[in-house]
Amino acid sequence: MNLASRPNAPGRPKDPEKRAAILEAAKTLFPSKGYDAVSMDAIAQAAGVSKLTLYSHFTDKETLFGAAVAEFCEEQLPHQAFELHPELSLREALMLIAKGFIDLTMDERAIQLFRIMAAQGGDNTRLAEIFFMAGPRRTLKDMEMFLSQRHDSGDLDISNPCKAAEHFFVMLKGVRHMRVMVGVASLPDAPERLAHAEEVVNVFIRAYAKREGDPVLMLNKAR
Amino acid sequence: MNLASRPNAPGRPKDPEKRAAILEAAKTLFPSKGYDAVSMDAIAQAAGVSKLTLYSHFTDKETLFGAAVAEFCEEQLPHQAFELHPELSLREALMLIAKGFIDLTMDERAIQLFRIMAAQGGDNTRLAEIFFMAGPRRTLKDMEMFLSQRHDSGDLDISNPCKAAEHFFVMLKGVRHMRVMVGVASLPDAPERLAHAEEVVNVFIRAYAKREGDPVLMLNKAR
DNA sequence: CTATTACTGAACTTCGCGGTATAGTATATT
DNA sequence: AATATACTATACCGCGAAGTTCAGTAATAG
Repeated sequence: MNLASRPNAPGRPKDPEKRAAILEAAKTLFPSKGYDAVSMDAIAQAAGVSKLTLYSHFTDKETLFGAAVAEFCEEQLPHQAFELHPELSLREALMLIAKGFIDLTMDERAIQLFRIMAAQGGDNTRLAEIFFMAGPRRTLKDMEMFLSQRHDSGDLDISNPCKAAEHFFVMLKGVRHMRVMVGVASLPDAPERLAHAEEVVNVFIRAYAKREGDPVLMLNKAR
Repeated sequence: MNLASRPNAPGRPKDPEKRAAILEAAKTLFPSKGYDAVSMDAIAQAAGVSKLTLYSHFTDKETLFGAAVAEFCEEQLPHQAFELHPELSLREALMLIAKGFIDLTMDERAIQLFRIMAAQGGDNTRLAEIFFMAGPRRTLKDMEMFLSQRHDSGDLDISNPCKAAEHFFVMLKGVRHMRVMVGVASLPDAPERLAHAEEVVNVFIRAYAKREGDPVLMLNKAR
């Protein structure tokens, strides 16, 4: 079907730039307006391409949507990749991660993508896998590693780092995330994000800080 | 507009059974297939009613959807209505609430409703309000009350019961809820629910239980 | 040069849905 | 009985979107 992979074909070859432009348009439009709300005509126009060209590169709307979502997920992740920050105090490191995570999730396009994935629901499992693996899964794993490290170094007392990581992120998203997704709240501004990050980090430390002797005091003074 | 409320009207009165049948059909169809996927014709047919009758009871699709969602939420809630259980220990009471909440949220229809609300996204704010007020909002408020009570009784040390309630419920939903919603996981079975409830209750108690004899550890007021 | 394929642009087909109109029948109040 | 309204059944309108067709032009292989 797709002949772009055939190097020595007769006739004019498909223009890769057209394909890229289409994907770019789809990657912009779908996450910003949803699946149904974006017509193929709109994508073609946004890409500066005729509708027929669009259909020559992608057999139908679903195919294009899948390709766009996959690319979108891939390019979101590298921003995260948070390191372990062993030089920072526990609280400082947690705050850094917390703020990064909030900025990652409380983002218009991320939320829209989420909406779309949720809307697709049970069907389209393949797409959901791509999304989950490229998105939440990786962040969770990184956090788990961080927590294990801090447990070994004696800052934390965590028997199940996987669960702890989940609790942390889930609290960071909080009820606000759901409210935004449903449409009864707007994205939090910078001060709100900071306040929420501090709140969650406090709770997390209270729940997981090592507690023998008098360690909690040490947590507040760095190193 | 709606004349059903007028007792002494001339002419034939609206049949309440028709209205009920329509709502019942809508309550079944919308949560199972989504908003766009359900046509007015389909609802009329499922309700055993002509399309015009449908439009005589509900001015348009949005109105009908709103009424269906509102009823759906109403009939979900009464199951909850968790009391304060002052006779139970803190852990027992929390476990009771936790299990109830998990059963409430990890439900096929509830998840579907959530998907629909998320799919509608920014538009249809009025509907989202209805949903949020009838659903999450109420549970949150009840929990807040419970926590305040336990704070006053000395079991807990909570400076901000609203935030604490959010943390509790959000952890109970956990990552699993998102995975189910997106379609990469199935609903948890009974043992999984129990284990998760215990895990969260433990974390919550570690974070918020009153710590006697060590004022430094009462970080709630610190700041 | 020639065959083959990629593109454009616009018109076109098809289809389903939200909502309305029409015409006739049933059931209530006064 | 007269009147007003609720129902059914069916046809219809308008609209927007997924795809397709067509005539013509551009680019690449042999």
